[in-house]
Amino acid sequence: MDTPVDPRTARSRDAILAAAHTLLVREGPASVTHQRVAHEAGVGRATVYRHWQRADHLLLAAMSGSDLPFFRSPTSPVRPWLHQELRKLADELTLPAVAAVTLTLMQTALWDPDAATRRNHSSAAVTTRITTALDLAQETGELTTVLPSEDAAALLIGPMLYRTAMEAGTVSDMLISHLLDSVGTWRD
Amino acid sequence: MDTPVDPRTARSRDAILAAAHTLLVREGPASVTHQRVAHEAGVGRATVYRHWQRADHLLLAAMSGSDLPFFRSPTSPVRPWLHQELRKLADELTLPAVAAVTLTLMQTALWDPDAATRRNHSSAAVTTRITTALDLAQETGELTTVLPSEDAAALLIGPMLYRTAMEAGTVSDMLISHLLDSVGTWRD
DNA sequence: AAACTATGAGTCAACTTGTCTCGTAGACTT
DNA sequence: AAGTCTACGAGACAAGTTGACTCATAGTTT
Repeated sequence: MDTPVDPRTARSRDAILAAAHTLLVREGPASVTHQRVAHEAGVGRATVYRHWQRADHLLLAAMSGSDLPFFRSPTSPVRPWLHQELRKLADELTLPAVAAVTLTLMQTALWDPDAATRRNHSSAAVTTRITTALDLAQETGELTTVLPSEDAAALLIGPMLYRTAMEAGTVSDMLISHLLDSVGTWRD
Repeated sequence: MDTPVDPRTARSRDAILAAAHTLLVREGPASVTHQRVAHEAGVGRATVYRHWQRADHLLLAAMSGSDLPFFRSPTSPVRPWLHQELRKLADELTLPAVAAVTLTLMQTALWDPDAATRRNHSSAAVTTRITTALDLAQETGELTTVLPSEDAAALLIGPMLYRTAMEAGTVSDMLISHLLDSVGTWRD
C-alpha cells in the first residue's frame, strides 16, 4: 500500500483541487474548467489535463474533499447529542461552501453516474450513523421509535435542507426539537 | 394589456423554450447553450440570441415553464386531501424532468440572483398554500397544530425531497402519514 | 397588394478546448 | 554529489464555440 508519491505531483494535485473547490463555491460548477482552474491554481493548463482528463471528474473530486464529520460516535443520552449534531449540520448548510457542494452533488447525480455513486455513499453514511444513534437510544430505553429506522435520516435532515436551500432561511432550535420529537417518544 | 404578438415570434419562442427544457432534462444545464438549443429547436442560432441574450436567462425561463399545481383549493376534511397532494408531489419528484428543474433551480439560486428570486417565489407559493390548508383544518377543529405554520412546508416537503433527490428512493404512503402526524394532532 | 419584420443562413474575429512538443527544474538513486 | 528520471510550465497548434453583425427571404399585418 501507499506508494511513495512525487511531491511535485502531490503539490499540483492539491493546488488544483483547492482551486476547483474555490471556483465551484465562488462562481458555480460551470466555472470549473481546465483553464480557469489552472489559472486559479497558478499551474500550467497541461498539468490540469495531466491530472484530470475531464472537467466533470475534477469537479467531482473537488466536491469530495471533506468527508462529513457529523453523527459520529453518539453518546448517551442521545437526544442532546443528536440535537447538537443537527444544530452543527444546520449551521454548516448555511455556509455557501457546503450548500454549493451539497446541491451540486445532488444535481450532478441526475446525469452523472459517478456523481450518483458518491451521493449514494454520502447518504448511506449519514443514514447508517443516524440509525446507529437511534438504535443506541432505543437500547437504553431513552427512545421509543415509531417509524422504520431508514426513514429517520430523511425526516431529520430533509426539513433542514429544505429550509436552508429552498427557503433560504435558518433552522431554529425549536424546529430541531420538533424534528427529534417526530421520530419517536423520548424519555428521561 | 396583451399586445398582439407576431405568430412567428411566439413559434420560435415556444420552440426554443421547449428545446431548452428538453436539453436541461436530458443532458443537464451545461447543455443549454445557444447553439445546442438552436439545433434542438430547429431554429437559427441568431434567433436564439434575439430572444435571450444570455444562456442562463434562457435556462431560467425554461425552468419556469410549469407552475406547480399542488396544494391548491383544499377541501375538508383536509387530511385525506393533503395526503393525496403530497402523494402526487412525491410522484412528480421522482420524474427526471421535475427533479432536474427543482434541483437546478435550487443550485443556480446560489449564484444567480434572478434564480434566487424565482426559487423564493416558488417556495413562498408552496408555503402559503400549505399554511392555508392547515389553517382550514384548524378552523374546523380537524387539526391541533403544534408548531409555527411557516415550518409546516419544510416539515412536509423536506423529507420527500431528501428521500427522492438525495437517497434516490421512493416515498411510501406510510411516510406521508407520518409526516402529516408530525405537524399536529388530527381528529375525525 | 404593399409595407413590415422575424427568421435562417452566412461571415467574422476573439476566444476556448484538447493535444502535442520541448527545455527545465525538482526529485529520487547509488 | 553526480547522474538519471519525470512532472512541470510554456508555447504552438487545429478544431470548435461564442457573440456580433449583415442580408435576402418568407410569413404577417394592414
